[in-house]
Amino acid sequence: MSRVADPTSRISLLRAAEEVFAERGLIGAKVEEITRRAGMSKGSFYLHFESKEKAFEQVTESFLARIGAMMPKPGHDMPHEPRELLRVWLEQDSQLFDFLWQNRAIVHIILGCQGDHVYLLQAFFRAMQENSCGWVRFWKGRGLFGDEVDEQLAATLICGAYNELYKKMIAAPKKPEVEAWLRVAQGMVVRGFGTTKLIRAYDASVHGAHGDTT
Amino acid sequence: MSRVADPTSRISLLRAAEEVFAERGLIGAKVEEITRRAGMSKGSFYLHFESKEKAFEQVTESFLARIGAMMPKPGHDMPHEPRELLRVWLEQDSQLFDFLWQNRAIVHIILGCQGDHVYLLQAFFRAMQENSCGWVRFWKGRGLFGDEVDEQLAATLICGAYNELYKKMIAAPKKPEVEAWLRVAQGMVVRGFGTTKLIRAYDASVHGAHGDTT
DNA sequence: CGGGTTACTGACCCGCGGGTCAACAATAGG
DNA sequence: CCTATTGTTGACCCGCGGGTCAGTAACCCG
Repeated sequence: MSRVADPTSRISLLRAAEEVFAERGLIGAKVEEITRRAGMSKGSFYLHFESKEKAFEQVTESFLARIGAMMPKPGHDMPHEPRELLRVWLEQDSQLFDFLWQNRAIVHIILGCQGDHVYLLQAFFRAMQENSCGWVRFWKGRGLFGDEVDEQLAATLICGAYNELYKKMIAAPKKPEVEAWLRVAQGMVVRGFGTTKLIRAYDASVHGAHGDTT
Repeated sequence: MSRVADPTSRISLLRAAEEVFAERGLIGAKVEEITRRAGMSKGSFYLHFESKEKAFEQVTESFLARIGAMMPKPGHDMPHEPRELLRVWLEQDSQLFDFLWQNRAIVHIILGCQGDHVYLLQAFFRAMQENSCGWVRFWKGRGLFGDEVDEQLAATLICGAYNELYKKMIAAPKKPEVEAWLRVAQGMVVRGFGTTKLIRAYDASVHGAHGDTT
């Protein structure tokens, strides 16, 4: 028999790598710094990863795979009442922003990707855009967004607005109160693209009595 | 007397540098590639610039200085009629997007800044945000945006939406027809934050007869 | 033409950092 | 304890690319 590998080595390295990549980006991150933070030797890095780039890709791509699942999609079980829909929308936004906050280091990394790794940034934005497109289509299907609304363009504008919000969120030292932000953003989108029916539902949700649900 | 310096050397180098920085970013750009494209020797680069970084800063910072001046600001001579204001707004947006298109290489460079040069990206976005804030304040002052509208937050959302538009524009091989985009964006903002008076003016401008001005 | 001055060149220098691997360390079994 | 096996280490290797500068080139004037 022989020496047993430390089962936590890889995890320590991944954690340290994520931290250093977030602080410095791929180029600025040094393998020596990563291994120093993990409390290991420089050479051991290559027992776990083929190269620095490969480690970078593992950190970022696994996150991108996860965010695909995290992205709320319109389903068959969506409520029919506009006001209830708005509540669900806000709830899902809130959860997504929580997720982005919890993974703010990786999000920060991805937002800085360029060169050979610009595909990661593009994949991230594409996921956002496509999801937003799906939602615009859904709203139109429910007759709650105007027929004349161009899906792609509306999704672009909506994504842009939300992008700016989560960028501001993750740049903050402590998680800000994003609920209010998300409500204002929802208001802009509803008024900007929604039908009278949806706008009325929104207004009622803003001025109406609070929910009695558990 | 002595040998006369080539007066176009510096300009050739700056042009080549801008090109290579846009394609590769700062790190990916090699001095040897820049000088090769300028048709000069590698060493001559340092006759004009202290370092690669300094050349990078010259390219980007002079653009940022210019965009400050290019950014349309609410002035004393603004029209009073909401519909005329909307027209001026669109015109200014169009001019700004033209400017961004003409300088798309540098914009692309700046959007990719990180690390030591992240201040450039931040300065760019800050200029956009502050300008947007100024406009939100102006609209509120004219009674055309709701009193309850939070300037900072509205400016953030508006900037985000417009950011996404110019990013899409500069990523295109040929300049797209952004006029339609800008009109939709304006519509979203007006409906999202404007008063009934402004919304009516917007609707009239969309459905009304076309201008007869020269 | 020769001399003096400045512009330009590209071979070279050298620090940086990703990656390697021989030597050492840790572990289990006999 | 010794041996075999696998894990880990960090000194070292080496390519890359920013920057240097001695040598060469260009130019003007006497």
